[in-house]
Amino acid sequence: MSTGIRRATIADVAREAGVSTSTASVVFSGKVNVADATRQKVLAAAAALGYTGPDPRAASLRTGRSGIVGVVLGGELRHAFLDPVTTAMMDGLTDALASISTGILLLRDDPREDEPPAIAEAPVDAVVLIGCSTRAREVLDVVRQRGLPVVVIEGDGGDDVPQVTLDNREASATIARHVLQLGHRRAATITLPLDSARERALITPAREASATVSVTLDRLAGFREAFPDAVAITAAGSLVDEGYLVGRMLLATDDGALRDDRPTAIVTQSDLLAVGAIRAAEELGLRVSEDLTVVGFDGIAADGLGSLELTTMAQPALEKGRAAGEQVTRMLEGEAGESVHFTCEFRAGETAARPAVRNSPVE
Amino acid sequence: MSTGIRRATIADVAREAGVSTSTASVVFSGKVNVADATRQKVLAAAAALGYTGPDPRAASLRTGRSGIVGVVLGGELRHAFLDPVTTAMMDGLTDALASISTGILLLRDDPREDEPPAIAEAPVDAVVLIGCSTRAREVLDVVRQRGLPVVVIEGDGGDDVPQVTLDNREASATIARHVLQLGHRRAATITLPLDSARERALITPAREASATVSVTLDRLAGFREAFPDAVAITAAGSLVDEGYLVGRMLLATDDGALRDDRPTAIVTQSDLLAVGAIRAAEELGLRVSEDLTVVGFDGIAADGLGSLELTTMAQPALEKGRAAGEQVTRMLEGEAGESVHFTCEFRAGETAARPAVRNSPVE
DNA sequence: TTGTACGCGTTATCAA
DNA sequence: TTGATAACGCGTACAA
Repeated sequence: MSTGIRRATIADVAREAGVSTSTASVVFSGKVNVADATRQKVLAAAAALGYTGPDPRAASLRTGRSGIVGVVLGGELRHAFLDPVTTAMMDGLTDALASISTGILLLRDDPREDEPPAIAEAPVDAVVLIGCSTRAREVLDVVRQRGLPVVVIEGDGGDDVPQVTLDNREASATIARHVLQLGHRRAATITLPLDSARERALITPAREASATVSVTLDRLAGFREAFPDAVAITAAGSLVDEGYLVGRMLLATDDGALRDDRPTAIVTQSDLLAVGAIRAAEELGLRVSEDLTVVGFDGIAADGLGSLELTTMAQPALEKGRAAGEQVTRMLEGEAGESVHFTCEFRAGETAARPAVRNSPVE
Repeated sequence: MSTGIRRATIADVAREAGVSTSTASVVFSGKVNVADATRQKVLAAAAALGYTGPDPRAASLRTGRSGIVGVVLGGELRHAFLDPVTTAMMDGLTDALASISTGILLLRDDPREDEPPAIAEAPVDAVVLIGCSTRAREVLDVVRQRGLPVVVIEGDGGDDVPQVTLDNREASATIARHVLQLGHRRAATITLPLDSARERALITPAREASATVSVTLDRLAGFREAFPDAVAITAAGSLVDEGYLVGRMLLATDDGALRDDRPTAIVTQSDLLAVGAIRAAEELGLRVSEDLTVVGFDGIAADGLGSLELTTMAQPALEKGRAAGEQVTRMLEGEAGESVHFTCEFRAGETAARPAVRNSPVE
């Protein structure tokens, strides 16, 4: 008996100090004034027993708060860290949350199909949904069922959930029209994944109908406003490598020869994809922008190109995260959360230009 | 009375279903066989009452586990998301933790000076300390006091704490010697921050003595093996912009004229810093590597340079994170954690070359 | 297979 | 300023 492994509790400390548990508790929470002598006694007892403070689990059960905000990310957590837009949002989010939260809990929304989302079992005070896909509704249901404040960043939360949105469709239309006005007639687009399967593939009407990622669909719709019939290929992720692979598919045949019917402009749905496409082009001997126009989306990975400035739509990713954090804070303070809408800004770079003569007389 | 706001508990569900609470509990935990009819009754009752499952706080108090692993990051959380090495580590970490943890809790280690570290109040099952600074010891004390398994990535956890380490000093010495052997005699180094103050400044002996970030000091020591008396400037962060600013300080005077005593080689402690230094050089009309050698560290931001390949020491950042996750997993399963050591690999790029003649006859 | 009873460690309420 | 008491919501021996 008394293997001594059991950690000291606040009751032990109180007993050791000769006070009641409530007094000891108050010493640690600091919410009520305690006589200095009493405080010292309790602190001494705590030190003697190696008591570090209230067990967060018990405290949280009692108070109903954990100080943790859950961030639910679509797809694998790992993707989140590889995507500069997401990390920028997290940056803004943690910033806005710093005052009310001890930390943020990263969760994914697609565990094994048959299990409830992880958020169902996470001790969080509020939830931020980022770029979620198929299971977003399910996650939302669980969260609302639990009565947690929730904010959705770029997802279709529906009805009464505060959302942080971006003018994806309009922004895409803007940059696509820019390309059109430069004179391009044969454009192609590389999109973000259509669903959580994340398969690289030509986008057919059937495939498009079963897509679930609204960001992708919105940007595609914007693109189609300028180029209704253009080829669209979905990438398996927002990665440079994917941009490279799809770029090659668009520009060259399998044996590495340039295709005659290659596009004169590639409109991508992310800067990372654009960087990859540019690499593919350069490797094939095409100069950007003289021989090929490539434009991006996000305005974040401008780093990847050396001196070449990417023509893109810049989105306020950090601000999106910050706005979400601010709304969560408000809601935790009992106020109502509000939706916030952001717009992208066209950023002229050096990767878009008029098409070469070869294409001018087409159709 | 009965404002109806109170959420249903498992006791309510049990009553509604006409079974005992333990039966209802078992239905949700699934640990014991329950008659199918009973299960249906309970599930129906739960649905009727809008009961989503056990309250994680209460469950966690009871079982002593939360399914959460805390990741303590040095400095602001925001820096973490901006640093590719950290994100790569997180990537590996989440990967290794996926099977045993519902999510990872991001915490910072430097809140207001007078408060206990956030980790003291976080409901976590285990802790991973990443690149911590001043308060690492304090955090470690709290964590050990709480009896939580802990793994330290590149910090001086001391004695019996499993650590994931990197050969920072040796790797730095390797690349510095490479620069020396190319013939450079006038080298300078741009280091990571020395402490959590993160001030950009010339490194004096006094300043070095008060430094707290061991990674920085180790890499500096390695550099000094080759260049004992070289100028060293500490950057305010591992950022391209910082590399640019410090690079300018080293290469030009305030009015933008090239300094006569400028170094012929700049050895930086991170690839991001190197990218910035290269930008500064190019802006001043210096060609890398013809006029100036710049080398990095990390092997991760090779993206930022377009076609130019950075000469650098590549570190297995993802593997470091994965190793930490694996050790945590082991410890949670009752086994002892082990330290794991990784080494960097020299990666020859195009940014290091023999110095131009101008410098060859120096001293 | 189901039910009873207890404790996990804390904090809020209220009274002294 | 301090103390007694009652939840908080759950899991799990143990008994039936």
